[in-house]
Amino acid sequence: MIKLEALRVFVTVAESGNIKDAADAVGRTASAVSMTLKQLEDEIGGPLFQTDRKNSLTALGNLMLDLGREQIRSFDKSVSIMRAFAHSRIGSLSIASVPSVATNVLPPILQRFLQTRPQVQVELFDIDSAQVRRMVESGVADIGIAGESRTGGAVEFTPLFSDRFKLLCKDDHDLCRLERPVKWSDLNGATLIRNGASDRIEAADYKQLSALSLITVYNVTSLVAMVKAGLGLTILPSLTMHDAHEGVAALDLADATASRRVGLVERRDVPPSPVAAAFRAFALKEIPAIVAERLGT
Amino acid sequence: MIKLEALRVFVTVAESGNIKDAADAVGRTASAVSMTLKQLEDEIGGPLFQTDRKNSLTALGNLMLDLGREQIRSFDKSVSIMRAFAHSRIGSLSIASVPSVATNVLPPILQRFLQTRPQVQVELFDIDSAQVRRMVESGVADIGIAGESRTGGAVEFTPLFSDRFKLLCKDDHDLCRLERPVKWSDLNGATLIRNGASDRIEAADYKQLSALSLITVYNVTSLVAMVKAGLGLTILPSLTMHDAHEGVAALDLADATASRRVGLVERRDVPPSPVAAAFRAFALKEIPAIVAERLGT
DNA sequence: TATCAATTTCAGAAGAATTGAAGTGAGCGC
DNA sequence: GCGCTCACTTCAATTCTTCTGAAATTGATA
Repeated sequence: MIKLEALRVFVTVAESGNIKDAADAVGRTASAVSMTLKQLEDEIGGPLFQTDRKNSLTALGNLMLDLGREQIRSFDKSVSIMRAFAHSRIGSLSIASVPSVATNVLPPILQRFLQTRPQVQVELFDIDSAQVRRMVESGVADIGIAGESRTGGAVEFTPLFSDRFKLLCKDDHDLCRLERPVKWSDLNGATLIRNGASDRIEAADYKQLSALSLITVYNVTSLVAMVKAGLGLTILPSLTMHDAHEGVAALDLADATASRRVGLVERRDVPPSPVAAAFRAFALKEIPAIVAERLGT
Repeated sequence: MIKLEALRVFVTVAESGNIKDAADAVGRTASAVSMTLKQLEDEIGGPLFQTDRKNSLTALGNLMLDLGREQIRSFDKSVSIMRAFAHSRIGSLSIASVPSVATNVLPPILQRFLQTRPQVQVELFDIDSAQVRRMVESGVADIGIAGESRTGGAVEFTPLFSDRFKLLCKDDHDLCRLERPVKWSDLNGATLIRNGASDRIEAADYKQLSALSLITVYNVTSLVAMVKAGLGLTILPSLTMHDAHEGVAALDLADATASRRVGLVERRDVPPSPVAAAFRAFALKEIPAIVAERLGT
């Protein structure tokens, strides 16, 4: 069986024109190189050099030099691609994230993640928690970032951080003058605008209030606009409102249980690609810190 | 260093879905295959299979299967090209030959030579001895077939056959009634047409006759036409006149030294390509027999 | 023709791959 | 839930391959 290593030795000899230099170049003795060449000639079935001074090739030698060079080049390139992929320097990464994280947390995270991986291709989908789970489950996204839910079936949840809900209201609202965390009871009689995130709050008092609400808005920008326009108040995770909005105030809630847990969503059965695994580790290490900083904790 | 052989084992395992079958396929034990795989994973830097049941690949495994298959395919193809070339099943062969051999001898020779080498590309140049030597010397032709000459410099001559000269005259010429080989003295007073081949005859008697000749024709067809038209007689090698011409007769010459030696012309310093070497051996073995048959010896 | 350097040859040494047996662990039927 | 089975892995011994260093050979050069 002809080995690629033998071709490598042959090409080196053909290029240096003598065995001694080639032997130095490949880190063997001249006798080892000589034997390799002899064996190669036997296996191919013809002489590669015109004389045993290795400075001129036969027609067969020329052909083998061309083909051999190409094989070596192509093999080495393949191996380097394999290694780069294994070490997550290349590959593609599809992330599905809830908007609050996509907007407030992922930009610096991705920026730093890609700094050492300039060749990695990233796709980011900005969708709600339920769809995040669906995209991960179907394999469209490699990894998801979403609120916790009863971990059903194929996807697994790993918590990243907790995010307390706050009350969002016009900054001239009566509640702004309370100077203490808002209790659910403070909201009796107020008009509440529901949204996708706040529906996750389990507190019975909140559920009662929420049941009376007539408006539900899923898009955060629209929601804030509604509040600003004086249509009512709403409850949102802190991170969602991280960027201060003109004319609206974010008030702390007294109920410490009113918080969502945000974490990574991954398929349980399918192992992540190297890039996804690297991103997972990076996210677990870096996201909590970024969130803490953003929320001013 | 990653070896192509390791990729070969990996691809086999990935394709059979388990180690035992793959081990049978590559002719190793399962433990050898397992160790090869482990080593490959270490060198690449990541796992290739999802579990230690080898029936599902990781993303890295899939990449390596694709790249590995391609590398193996390409390497094997290169090796087979090298072998085919070494065994002269492929390659190109450029032959320069004097017309008499090109016309009368080479067709059946080449036909049989190529029968077992259908992929070999052949070029045939039909030119005079001096040009044959020049083409071989310059490397344009791999091998030449020409009359002998003082073997000068870079080319070497290997005799193939001898070819006696004959006298060519109109079939109603007086000489046709001699009923014995023609002597040089029989030609006194006759009009002789010189040609490229007959100029090689060394006999002093002939040289005298030839010196008196006023016409020289190099092309055989024209030469025969001249003879047929009654312009004179000429001296040509038997093989050149092998095909009988209407209205002209080819008479034996008494002078046994009036013959040319035809042989192979090759470069002395440059080794022949495998196809050229194969043709050389074939020609040395087959051409004398064909010539003997053609000349009815 | 003698000399010198490059190459080849050879036997032993070093290193790598392979084997067979024992061990591990996941999946499956009882 | 227990133990069986099958597939894979691990380990130490063995075998096979490749390498080395010394000596012999070869070819070029003076």
